Amino acid sequence: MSAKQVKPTESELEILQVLWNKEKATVRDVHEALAQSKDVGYTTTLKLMQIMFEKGLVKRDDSNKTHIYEALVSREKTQKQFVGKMVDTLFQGSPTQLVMQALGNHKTSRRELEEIQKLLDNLKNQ
Amino acid sequence: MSAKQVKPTESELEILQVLWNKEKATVRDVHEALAQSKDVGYTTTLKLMQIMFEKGLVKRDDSNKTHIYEALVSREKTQKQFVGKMVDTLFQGSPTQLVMQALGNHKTSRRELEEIQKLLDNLKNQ
DNA sequence: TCAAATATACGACTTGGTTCGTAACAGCAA
DNA sequence: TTGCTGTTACGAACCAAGTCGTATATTTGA
Repeated sequence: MSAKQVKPTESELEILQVLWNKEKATVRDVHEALAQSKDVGYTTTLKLMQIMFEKGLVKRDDSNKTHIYEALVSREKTQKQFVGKMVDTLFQGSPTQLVMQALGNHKTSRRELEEIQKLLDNLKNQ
Repeated sequence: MSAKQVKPTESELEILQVLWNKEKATVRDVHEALAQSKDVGYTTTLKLMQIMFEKGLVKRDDSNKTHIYEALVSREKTQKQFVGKMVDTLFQGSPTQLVMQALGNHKTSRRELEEIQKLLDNLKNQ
């Protein structure tokens, strides 16, 4: 059994997004990505990433003055963690209800619908 | 345009769950429901519900000494609010990815799978 | 060389969420 | 009446998250 994964906060998720997309990044990289959508100081981002390091959400290479960060938790695991939590607290334990919600409330392209249908067929034939 | 809905906290969601299921409830009702799954004091639940009242998440009938509470935000609206947020911060804006996650990581009954398929067919024929 | 730019470290402050103790009050039963 | 029970109200304490100012160190280029 592996230890239960720490639950990232809202701000930490934003940072993880950047790290997942870039693979590796410095504080400045992350900060500049964040600054495009929100107004936040550089040291705030730095502090958050330091805390994430202490929590074990990211690792870093500090062999150079400018540290290089990398996510330690995967996008998939984190998605699973949050979806599970949400199904419990908001959909009475029924993932199907969540699916219906997600499908019903957004326009989804025909291509995507067919992709989901393929997955459904696979699940049915098991 | 209606005002943007307040985002309930984790504990507030638990209380809303009870209110959604019971339609109307007293603080004691809610507290007893919560106490089954977690250890919490009565006045804690009371305080939370008072705060929720101030925030406009619930309304209450205080014509009697024992107040009767009722949810002011709907389950559907709240689900939508959280699903939307999650799609943004964790699924790069793609509800389809969320659906795939939810379907792939839980066992879903044949009946439910067929229900989802019906919805998909409807969506495709629009 | 030395000043400017850039980095990390760290502490302080603010805010919001959660928890609970205690007071006040109404109703009821002995 | 009097005291027990159940109820709301309220404030204090605590903690986590987020924000940023400032100190310190390193690198770089004029």
